[in-house]
Parts: sequence; structure tokens; C-alpha cells
Amino acid sequence: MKINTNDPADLSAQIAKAIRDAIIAGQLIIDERLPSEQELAEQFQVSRPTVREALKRLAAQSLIRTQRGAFGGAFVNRIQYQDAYSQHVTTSTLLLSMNDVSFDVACEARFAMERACAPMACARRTADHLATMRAEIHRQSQPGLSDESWCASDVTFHRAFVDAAGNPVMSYQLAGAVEAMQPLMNMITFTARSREKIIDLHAQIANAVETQSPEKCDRLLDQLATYTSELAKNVLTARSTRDTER
Amino acid sequence: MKINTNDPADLSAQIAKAIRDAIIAGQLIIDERLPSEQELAEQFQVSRPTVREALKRLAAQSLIRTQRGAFGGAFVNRIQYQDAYSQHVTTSTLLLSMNDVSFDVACEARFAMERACAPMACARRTADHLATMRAEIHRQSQPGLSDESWCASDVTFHRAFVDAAGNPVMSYQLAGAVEAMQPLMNMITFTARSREKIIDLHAQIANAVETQSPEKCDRLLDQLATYTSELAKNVLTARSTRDTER
DNA sequence: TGCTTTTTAAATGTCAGACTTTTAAATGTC
DNA sequence: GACATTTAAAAGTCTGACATTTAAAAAGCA
Repeated sequence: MKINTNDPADLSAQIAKAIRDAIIAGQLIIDERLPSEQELAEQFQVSRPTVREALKRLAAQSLIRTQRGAFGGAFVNRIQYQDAYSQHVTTSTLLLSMNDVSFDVACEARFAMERACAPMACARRTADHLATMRAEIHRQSQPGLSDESWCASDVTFHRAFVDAAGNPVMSYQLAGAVEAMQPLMNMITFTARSREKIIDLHAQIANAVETQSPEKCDRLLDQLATYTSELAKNVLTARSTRDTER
Repeated sequence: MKINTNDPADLSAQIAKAIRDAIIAGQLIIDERLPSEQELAEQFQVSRPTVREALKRLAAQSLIRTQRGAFGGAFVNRIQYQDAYSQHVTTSTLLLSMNDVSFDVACEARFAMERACAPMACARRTADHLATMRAEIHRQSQPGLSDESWCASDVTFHRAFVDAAGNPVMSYQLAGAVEAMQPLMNMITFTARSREKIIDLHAQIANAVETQSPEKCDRLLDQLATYTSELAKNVLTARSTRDTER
């Protein structure tokens, strides 16, 4: 594990890269303890603060964890679904909000991926998944629900649907597409009428999942995608009209 | 932007969290300059090295970038597709390799998501995408190709297919599913015969994309998924038989 | 002996201060 | 006005010290 002396990057970045590459290549195995900060400093011929900055970079990516005290140190971390999940959602959310991704493009990707879950969800759904979906449908029909709570409930409903597919890799990958849409969804105004229509589609989707009808489920998701896109289009049209009138 | 004095976490982690939350909440906008390290140290009442550790954590997540020199500092970063993409692939790869995810589960997720691209890819593919796919098919039929090069070419082929869908959000989300599979694929032995079959399927997929036949494309991806799963199963069977005979 | 308490050493976490390097603006010179 | 020089601000790095945490080792005790 060595650093390239011609690399123009910061020392701490180079050191982080060297260790990261070693972990990815499997040269450092899970729960293996890295040398102490002092030893790493000597190995890389840098000072301890520089090593520490490198280790913090790796910790931010959940690649290592540190433990204080005697026989403590930095250990190669087994990445947990939960950690990866939240990282993925954070990155995806920022990617969408910072890059002027059109609602249509994000929406298309999201529903295309959700539709891919339909066959598995219909085949493997448990009572728990159905119960969560029904509970959220019920919550969504409460009058006076704020737009934010509505969107949060929408995400929970769809997450339950995705989880029903019973494939954790799928759940992880979909998280970025489904949850990261929430800020974009928040920009849409959900009138009582549009909520009613969405709730109806949600209920039908839950029914399709329960009766294990993947084709129906797929068709309903397509309808939901189309309707959501339309809603967004109307919002944008209204907004540009208002701006023109000014 | 304040830190919770009751939080048991390290100071640098708390400070990183405070700044991260501010960025996610939109309180700090893109390209906005954070206070200098010295000023942050005073604001948070910690030393400069502690602030630096916090900033390195954020830099590791591509949330900020730093610039040296006068009028330099830490700036809120616009996350680029490329950065997010490689982070996503790294995390997904480690998640799969570190958590004993069965080949079947990963494979199922990957092909389900790829099949979701089929309609879009058929509708929007350009000459470039088709050319890349054909080039990789050609590379794959070269005799004496190492297993690693074979797998790398496989990834490139599938990435071209996904990109053909013309939806960058889709490409980003799929990256984790497709590229992270490579280490798992490397564990399969691709005999000349199995390669031949896969190349044939690849060629048919390319044709289906060219002739814009989404149903055919979907069916072929399903066949490829089944065949890949079978190959993996055979490897595992052979391995356990060999282990029993010992 | 076997259990509990205390000690101790190793490691991370934090701090203070200094020095180096980079960078762009400000200033000076022709 | 164009180019060279100076300068100041900021990140990057280093040294050395002290604080805190933690588990193993040692000591004490029944």
C-alpha cells in the first residue's frame, strides 16, 4: 500500500485512496484492524493529523469504523444495508435537486423501476407488506393532511410495495429512485381531487398485489406514472402562465 | 448551524452532520463559500484540525470541494453524475461482496431492472449505443479472452444497453445493479460453450434494440437472466461436490 | 482458587501554534 | 495598456502535547 509521489492531490486524499483501494481489492478483510494512526503516519511518512484526515474520509464512506481505547483503532467495516441505503438516498436526492433533472425524467425512471418489482411483489408479498400499504392508503384519505405528510406517506406506500418484492438488493437500488423523488413531488400541489385519484390507484395496486395479478399491477403503475407526470405538467404550465402575466 | 452538546459522537462527526444537514436543507446553496477553517473553528468553538476532519468527511461525500490560496476555501459542490455514479458503484459492490448476497438475489434484481430499460432503449437507441454494443459483442467473440476481460466487456455491453434508454437517472440507478455484479460474475467460469450462448443472446438483444422490438428484447433478457443463474448454480454445485469428495 | 477491584498502557480524540504552499488580487513598472 | 512583482489570505502540513476511553493485566481479597 503506497502512495504515488507524483500525484498532485492532497496527501490525505492519496492515503485514503490507497487504503480504499486495498479494501475494495480485498487485501484488507472485514473487521481487520488497520495499523494505529502513529504507525500509518510512519508508513506513509506523513504526520498523524494527515493520517487522521484520510481515515475520516474513509469513515464518511462507512468503509472503516474507529474504536477508542486500548486495542482500539480503525477496523474495516462491513457495510450495512442501512448505511448504504441512507447514503444512496442522500446522494440521489442531491443529484436530482442540484442538477435540474426534469420531473419527467426522474418520474419515468422511478416508475419504470417500480414496475420491474411488480411480478416479484405479487408473487412474494406478505401480510405485513399489504398491511403497511393499506395503512398508508388510509392515512392518505385523512382530510387536512399536509402536503408534506402526504408525500411522506406516498413514499412509505411505495417502499412497502418495493419491499414486497422480497429482494433486498432491489429495495436498496430502488431507494434512490423512490425516496429521492420526494423533494420533487413536494413541488406539486395535490388538490383534493388529485389525491382522490391517486388514492384510488393506490388501493387498486394493493388489490392487485393481494390477488397476485402482476399484469394489472403493471398497468396501474403505468397509469399512476402518467397521472403524476400530468399533474407536474399542469403545475409547470400554471407557473409559466402566471410568470408571463406578471 | 449548531451542534448538540449532548451528542456522544465525535466533534468532527457532529460538525460534519451540521453542515451536511444545512446543505441538504438548502440553507447553503451551490457554489456558496463556507467560512474559512479558522472562522468555523471559532463558530463551533473547536480547533482547526477538528474542523478540517469534518470538512474532509464532507469532501469524501462530494458535498464540498476545497480550493487553496487567497479567496479559496470550502465550497458547496454540485454533485456531478460521474462522482455520484462511481460512489454508487463502489458502495454497491462492497455491499454485495461483504454481505453474502446470494448470486440469485443480485442477479434477479439486476435483470429485473435491465428489463425495465427495454422499452425506452428500443425507442431511443442511437447509432452510438448500437455501435458500442456490437463492438463489445465482437470483442467477446475473440478467442483467448481472459475471464476478467470477458466480464468487463459484458459490463460495457450492458451499460451501453442501459444508456440507450436515454434516461440519465436510470443510468445512474442501474449502475449499482449492473457494475456491482462484476465481482460476482468473476466467480463463474465461462467456458467456450457458455460464452457462445451468451454472445448469441447479446447479438439477438442488439438486433431487438435495433429493430425496436421491446417484447423480444424483454424475452431475451429473461433468457439471459435464466441462463446466467443456471451457470452460477452449476458452479456452486460443482464446488460443493468437490468439497464433499475431499 | 476464583472473583472483584485497581492499575496501566495503548489507542483515538482534541488542542495550540507554527510553518509551507498555493492562489488571486493589488500594486508597481515599462 | 500589458506585464512583472508584491502581498495577503487560505488551505495543507507538521510538531508536540494533553484528554479520554477502553480492555487487558495486575493486585487485592475472600
